[in-house]
Amino acid sequence: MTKDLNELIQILEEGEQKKTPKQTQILKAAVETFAEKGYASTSTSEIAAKAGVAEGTIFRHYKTKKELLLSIVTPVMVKFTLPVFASHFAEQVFEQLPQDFEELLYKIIKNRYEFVKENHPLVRIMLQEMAFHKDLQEQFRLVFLEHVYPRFEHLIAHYKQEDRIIELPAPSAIRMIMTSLIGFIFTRFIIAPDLEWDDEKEMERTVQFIMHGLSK
Amino acid sequence: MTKDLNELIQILEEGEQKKTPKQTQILKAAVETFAEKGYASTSTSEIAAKAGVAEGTIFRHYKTKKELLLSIVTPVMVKFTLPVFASHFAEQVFEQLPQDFEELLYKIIKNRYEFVKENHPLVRIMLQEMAFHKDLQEQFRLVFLEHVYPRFEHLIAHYKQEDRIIELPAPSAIRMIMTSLIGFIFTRFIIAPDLEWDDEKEMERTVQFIMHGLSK
DNA sequence: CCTTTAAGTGAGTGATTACTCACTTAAAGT
DNA sequence: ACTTTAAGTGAGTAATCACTCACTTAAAGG
Repeated sequence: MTKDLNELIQILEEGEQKKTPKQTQILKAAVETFAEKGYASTSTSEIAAKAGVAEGTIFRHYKTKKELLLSIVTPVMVKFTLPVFASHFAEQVFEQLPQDFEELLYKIIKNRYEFVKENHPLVRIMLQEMAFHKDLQEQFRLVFLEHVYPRFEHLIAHYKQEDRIIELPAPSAIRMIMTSLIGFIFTRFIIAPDLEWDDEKEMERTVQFIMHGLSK
Repeated sequence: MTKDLNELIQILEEGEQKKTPKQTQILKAAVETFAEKGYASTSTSEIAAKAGVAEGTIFRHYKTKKELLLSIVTPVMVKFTLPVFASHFAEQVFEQLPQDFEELLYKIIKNRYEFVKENHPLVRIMLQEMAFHKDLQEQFRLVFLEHVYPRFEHLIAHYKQEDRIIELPAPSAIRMIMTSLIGFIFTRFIIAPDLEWDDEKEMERTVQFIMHGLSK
């Protein structure tokens, strides 16, 4: 049941398929409402009303309410998890192994920051609903273990060999890096979005923190 | 509307008040179900059935379903947020300012680790429901800003003055420390509880990571 | 021993839920 | 021009929801 890149790309393409105007309105209304009140507390009648559409129309396009949720979350999960594999950035950054670990970290954090900035209701829904839907957790696990973790591991091994990184088990190092990156993005957009942020500086500081934390 | 220590202690005492056996069963069933399926997808009839109690009994003790949730979450939030202020640990650790920053970090992470280990369904409910209930967010904000953040800030200032910490705005330093601590606990108990963890070692590594990340 | 009070019950309530279906409208295919 | 197919509708449905209330049981107080 592992998903290869082609399948993931297909998921993304399906999401881009042409929709009727009403379908687009439904999706927009669903995203807004799911993000604000959560999937379980959102009724299909409420979505229909907000979208300016009859309730039956929702079920013309999505067999169930859950299918509507999946059609929203699945593509986001793929786009969020594969930072940018399947794009030119991927090969550039992960295959070619830039000498500068710092530069790499900065590219990653910047890239994920931009993504969340432009999609934060979607990311919010993903995080909220992962807590309740085991199928979403499993979906995430598969994509992560298949496409993200191994590349990270490869990366760590490389820099470790070059003595640029402290002696540390790879899973621990990866956890600390990801924790710091996601911790910034999460604090920035979910916990305290109303604070005054100097985003550039804060990303630099976060990268510095990881660098000092891991290097000899 | 800020809450002082006495009020918080009162909240904790209310939670310890004597309950009838059936009330205890209700709470246990509610915690189990809320943790697993979330507040919104849990019906009062389900809680009653699992508790072996008539549905009316729930409403004898709690005016509304929401009140039942709050009676669970509020004490957890206080216990989780004030690491251990109001206990001897608090003054010992935060007032007396141990020379060893590393030792302090270790005490904090260990302490919070133990707490979550023994209460992780409760912590899970708290995190899940904070996303949907603004009143819970506000409750958290107040306790955190009043009782946790200032002490942390004081601490950072102290170690900065002693030149044991890199030049960095306090909010950023605090964010990085908390992100790393919570990141470990979150990964350990929520994201990947089934992995094989060497908890002691992993806590040491996390403290080391923060130390290196922040010191000169 | 009598009265008061609290704990517990379960049938009942109106509102809301996700989803269906017979139907209309209109675009697309041939 | 005729047929097929897809998009959209909204009244309808059985199930479930949080919550109420008249009632029973039993412990506690004087």
